[in-house]
Amino acid sequence: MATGPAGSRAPTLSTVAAAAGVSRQTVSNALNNPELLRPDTLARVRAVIDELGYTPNRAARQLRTRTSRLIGLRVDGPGDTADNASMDRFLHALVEAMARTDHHLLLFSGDPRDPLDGYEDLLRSTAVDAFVVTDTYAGTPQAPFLQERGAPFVTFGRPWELPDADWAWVDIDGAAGLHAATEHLLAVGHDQIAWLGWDRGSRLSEDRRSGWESALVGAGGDPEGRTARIGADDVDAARRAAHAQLDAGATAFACAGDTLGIGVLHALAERGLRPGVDVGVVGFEDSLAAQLAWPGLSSVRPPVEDVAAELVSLIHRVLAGDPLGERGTMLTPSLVIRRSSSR
Amino acid sequence: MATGPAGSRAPTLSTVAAAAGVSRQTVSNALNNPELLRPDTLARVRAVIDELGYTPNRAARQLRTRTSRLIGLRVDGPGDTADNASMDRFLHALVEAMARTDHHLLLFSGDPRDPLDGYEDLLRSTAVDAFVVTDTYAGTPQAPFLQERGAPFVTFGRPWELPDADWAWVDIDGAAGLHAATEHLLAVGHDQIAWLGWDRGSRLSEDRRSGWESALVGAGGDPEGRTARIGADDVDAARRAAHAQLDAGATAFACAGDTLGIGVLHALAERGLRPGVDVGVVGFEDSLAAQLAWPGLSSVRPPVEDVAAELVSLIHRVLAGDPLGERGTMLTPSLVIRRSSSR
DNA sequence: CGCTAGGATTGGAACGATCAAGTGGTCCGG
DNA sequence: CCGGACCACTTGATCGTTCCAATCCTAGCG
Repeated sequence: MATGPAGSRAPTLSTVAAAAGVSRQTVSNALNNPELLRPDTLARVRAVIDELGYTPNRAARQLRTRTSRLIGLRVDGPGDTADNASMDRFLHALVEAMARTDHHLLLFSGDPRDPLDGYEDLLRSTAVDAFVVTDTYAGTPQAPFLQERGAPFVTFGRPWELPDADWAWVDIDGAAGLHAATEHLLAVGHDQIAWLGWDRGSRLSEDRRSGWESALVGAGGDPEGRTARIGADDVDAARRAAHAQLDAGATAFACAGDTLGIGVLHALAERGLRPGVDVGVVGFEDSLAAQLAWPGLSSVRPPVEDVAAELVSLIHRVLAGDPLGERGTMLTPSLVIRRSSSR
Repeated sequence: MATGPAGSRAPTLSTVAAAAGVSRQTVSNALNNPELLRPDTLARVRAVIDELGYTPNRAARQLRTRTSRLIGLRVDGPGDTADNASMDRFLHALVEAMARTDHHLLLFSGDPRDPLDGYEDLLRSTAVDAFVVTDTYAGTPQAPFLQERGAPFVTFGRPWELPDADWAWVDIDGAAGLHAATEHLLAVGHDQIAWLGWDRGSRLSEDRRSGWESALVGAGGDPEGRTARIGADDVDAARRAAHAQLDAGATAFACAGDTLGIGVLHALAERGLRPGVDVGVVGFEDSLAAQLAWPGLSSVRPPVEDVAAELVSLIHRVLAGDPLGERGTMLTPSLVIRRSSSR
């Protein structure tokens, strides 16, 4: 592979064709439809390609085939709830998964006040082949918009508001995660397990809560009076809510997010109660904060790597026009147990 | 702005030209060199552009102008030290800054064992105009490689190993950050301020340490015997190191990272010492973990938004071929004071 | 030996934009 | 009344690839 001096232009199909003594089209076929070439020709062309260090020009290919091998993802500023903590892991997994089929991720932004901003321009300029939409939980309008627009996309997040929406989605089963977390707390011997989540309006929180409730009821417990909901993802509000529940006799906490779980840990610290030993706590997200919190916050870990892989696989099916039997895939998170819930 | 039925093709220059009764080139000029058109023609063309919802095809433009308006950034898996905590903020700021000049960020990945993997392909296929390289602190080979290759790039991180490297870079002045942090601890009344950092091999850590040292010496303190270095970014190792320093009489800690600072908080909790009141602690990164740690970890906050803006500005200058006077820009971080260092 | 089927290979056109070199018209000094 | 400068706009070529419709070659058959 020769890199060539900086000034000279990169080799093109014609360059390679001339050097190999074949036509442009044959070189193109060597890359895209090798089975059309006679083995010896193929070998010869490939040798020249390697020698010259030829790589097809993406722009030309994109222009001709009307496909960019780019997937768009809008990144919104901080200010969202929890989720951002796993964004890194998710992005990396997504990029990795896409690389396997020579696709790349294009990040764009938009006016925070307009959730649709940015999509239209990329579509019209044929800059991306499809989108990954990540924040459907609040019933945001991106998915319906893209669907009506005829644009390929997949979402990370189920269509809460539209139960029979027929687009491809992947989501994390928060209910299953909290069911497991709650059963774990029960197994360790806690019986007064409180729920600490966000406002009733948060689908995410209510979904997770349903897992707590089902596990609790399954063990003969009573969810009434053991539910605390706070407005924002705020440690201090969580700490106060925890105090109230502790006063009311709670011996463990299942939380909608790590921030809340850490708020509980703060309350315990103020009372001199030992996390894990005296009171069990489990959060959700497995953020760095959960790992570093003293003495380690058990947490439901969203399998974002699997989500990414599944999303990419769905994208390919959508782009290929394959009919997808099941529209959605629900992935079960795992539980990372730390000292906040072990005795 | 009409979106048009999903099946019909997007309007092109010719479409618009025909509708406006002018030539392709005139429409092109209306977008790229509006000052060449007569005001009335310009208005008419613009009206048609809006009406048809025309957006230039990126592939065609890219092919002709040899410029993609995409900037590449390789995202590496987790496993790096600290830094990742601010990655979200940084990425978002970068995307925002690039959007202002209609540029987008393209994420790619590569074999973790080969720091150069991925760059070459994108260059050869003319997929990106330039790169942002983020992990130069370890003396990684990307920058020299790209420079020799004649590829435009900027780095987030100064050229530690190559003091007179002449590429464009931006970095955060860790020494200044720790100088301020240490002076703050002194001002609050601590005089036995220990340094807790990573191994001597970490440039990042040693740079920050120099800020602690200069502030300490400036106040008549003695850095000898007050320095602890641990091998990894590990809470538990930090906790143990903190115990040792507390035994040796330390009353405050300046740390190379938040993880270390949180380790100190753990040690204090184990001894029943009150953070801020009895012992002061300051971390670095202002990660979510620092915000949530009990009772709030003061931290040096890297101005990644400014870094992103400056990087983008440098990219433009590099791409325009402008001679850049100063190769590098050093940005001063701010100090976020929380209860771990207030009395 | 001519003819044909089929695979291997080729050449021209097209994708949609910009570049470079025009075109015709108007204005103005000489 | 001519020639050149300038303005506003147009035309043809081009970027590098893939699509499409040939064309060439080879082997097999009658």
